[in-house]
Amino acid sequence: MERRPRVRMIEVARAAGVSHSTASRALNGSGKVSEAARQAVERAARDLGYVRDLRAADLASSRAATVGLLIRAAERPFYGELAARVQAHTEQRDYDLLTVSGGDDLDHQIRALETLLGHGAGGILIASGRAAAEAIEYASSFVPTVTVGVGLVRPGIDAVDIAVESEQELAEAVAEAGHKHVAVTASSNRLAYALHSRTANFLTSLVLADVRTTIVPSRADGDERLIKGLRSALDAGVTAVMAGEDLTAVRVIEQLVEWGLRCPEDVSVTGFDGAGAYRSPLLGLTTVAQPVEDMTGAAVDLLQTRMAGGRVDTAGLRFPGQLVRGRTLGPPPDLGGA
Amino acid sequence: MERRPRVRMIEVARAAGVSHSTASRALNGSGKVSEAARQAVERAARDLGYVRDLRAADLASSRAATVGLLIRAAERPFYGELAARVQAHTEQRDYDLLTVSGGDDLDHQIRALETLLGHGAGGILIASGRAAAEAIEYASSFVPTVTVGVGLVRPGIDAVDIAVESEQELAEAVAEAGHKHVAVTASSNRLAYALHSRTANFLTSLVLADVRTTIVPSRADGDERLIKGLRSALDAGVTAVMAGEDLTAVRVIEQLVEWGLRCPEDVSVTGFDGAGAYRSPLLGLTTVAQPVEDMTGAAVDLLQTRMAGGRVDTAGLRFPGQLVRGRTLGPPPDLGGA
DNA sequence: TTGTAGGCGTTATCAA
DNA sequence: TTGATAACGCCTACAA
Repeated sequence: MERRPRVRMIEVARAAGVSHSTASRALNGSGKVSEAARQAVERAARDLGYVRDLRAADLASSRAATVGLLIRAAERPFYGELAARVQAHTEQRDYDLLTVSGGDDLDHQIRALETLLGHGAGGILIASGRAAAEAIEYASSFVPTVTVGVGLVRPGIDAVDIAVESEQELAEAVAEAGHKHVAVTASSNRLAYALHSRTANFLTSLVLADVRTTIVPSRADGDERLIKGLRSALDAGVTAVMAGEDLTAVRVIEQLVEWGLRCPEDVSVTGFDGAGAYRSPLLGLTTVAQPVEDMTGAAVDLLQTRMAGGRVDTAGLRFPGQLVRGRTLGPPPDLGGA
Repeated sequence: MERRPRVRMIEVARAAGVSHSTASRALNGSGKVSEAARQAVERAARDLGYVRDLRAADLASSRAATVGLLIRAAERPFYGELAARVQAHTEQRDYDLLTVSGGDDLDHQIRALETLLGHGAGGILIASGRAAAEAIEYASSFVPTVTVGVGLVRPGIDAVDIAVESEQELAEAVAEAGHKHVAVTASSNRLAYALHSRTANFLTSLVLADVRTTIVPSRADGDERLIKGLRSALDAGVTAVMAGEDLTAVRVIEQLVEWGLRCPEDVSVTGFDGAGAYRSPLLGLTTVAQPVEDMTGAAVDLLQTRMAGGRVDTAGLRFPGQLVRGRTLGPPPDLGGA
């Protein structure tokens, strides 16, 4: 494959018979350029297959036309959907988007942020249920930063999340189904703020509804503790499990099947996020679909305002999600005979 | 939030009492620097919170440390998984990764590629079942380009795909289940090469197995034609539907349910891709899991070699996928009584 | 409206 | 080993 040489603006200018400053002005539509010059430049650019070097352009103009997005794990439907929506919103506002998916630990996150910053991100979006507070503050110390679905509200840092009411609604639905003893999964990762606050909200709502609760540890990898905890929860009489994420819910159900238990006849299970296949009626998972579109739209809006130096007074925006009533939540098995 | 001013290398140099050239050498480990100077610079950099401006660095060194990834739709599990794996592989090789998810049409794709190129991508990975040949050639005319799962083999352009055998295997499984008349979905989008070749492979295998075939149109959006086609296929006596993607398979099953038909008792359905939730035993979809890890690893390897100017002799690499035997493929209903 | 000149933050060359 | 000095490709006063 023969590659065409990267043509520079000066070559376009020469071909058009103007100076490179005129070419620059013609190409980015700024300043006054005669119609003749503009057309000549545009034609030359097209003919030569010119592609502007955005690094040099940003550098020279010390402008910030790029937004950086840090997501937790691109392979997870929730984050994938989020990235796709953010992409759409930034594109619509003529920002370039650089996406990196950072790890679960602070080191990886800092390095990912450095990549973003190094490539000239003028604003950063952090969408990771496991973003470290230090990472968020690090980013924020350089450029405007908005968190999405992180569940961690820090003073001075914009945050967009799902409304607490949506988490409560799910817990109430479980209570209303008649369950009297419910297990809630809790991540042991100290960075999982989103999960922690979710767990806390579930627990609060359940307790208020006079439901007994049990905690089951969940971990991103290594199911051992989850399975063990699940087993003892069931032995303790739990009739429903509220998982913090759809992924965990599905793992729980699979484990139940393995034990010969049916869902929801024997045990009810709920998830959270409701992205992609997880909200398919075919799977029938009872979950809450996060308002990804609303959240990302607001986040990009907010970021744009901040990047433009505007002031906004928002301690934290919250949007309601949508309860998806699947088939995995039902009444508890009738134990009257016992 | 007060932002710290972006400190430049020259400031680090001053703080360390050396020239910026020395600071540069110390910071990127190139050239000879005295131990004393190196430590002073490193300390100054840390103290000042220095973050190197990669735009300027790349510009000055005219080096290509960045790989661009164009994926079709970040929200789709298959592409999400792909992006995540590519990220891991590039990171491991010390490349930065810029990801953009391009649209379904040529215009969007070209613009996305320009963004990548503009930010200094020295090599491009195209992972989109709908990448236009023009887009691929466009990218390839500038920098080394490797396609992943595009299903379009062009001379001179490296391609990594799933092995045809894996597609055949699925079709054979359908035939072996006893189906004598099978519908295959076919995208009407002229850019959907991957789907086209998949459809073709399905059809070929089915015909070789002496199975009658029918085509059902499928489209990314607007289910009308899919539903109508499905209806007439069923009326024509089809007992199994082979969809080109899991997403389509799920839609087909949902539609069957709506018509009061059971899967697989009345109609069998198979998918393709097997990413994330789609290969969960809970869903039970019969599909083929693409060898995403193998494909992305090979693609990044290949790209790295090309970027380094190396020569490789590969008309197209292919890796076998894994047949996932779910519950949506069964024997055809016994029509003996009719 | 146009061109000249200087600068954006790095790296690279070449004397010292 | 170090430090001037010149690129890298572009934008942008400023002057013409």
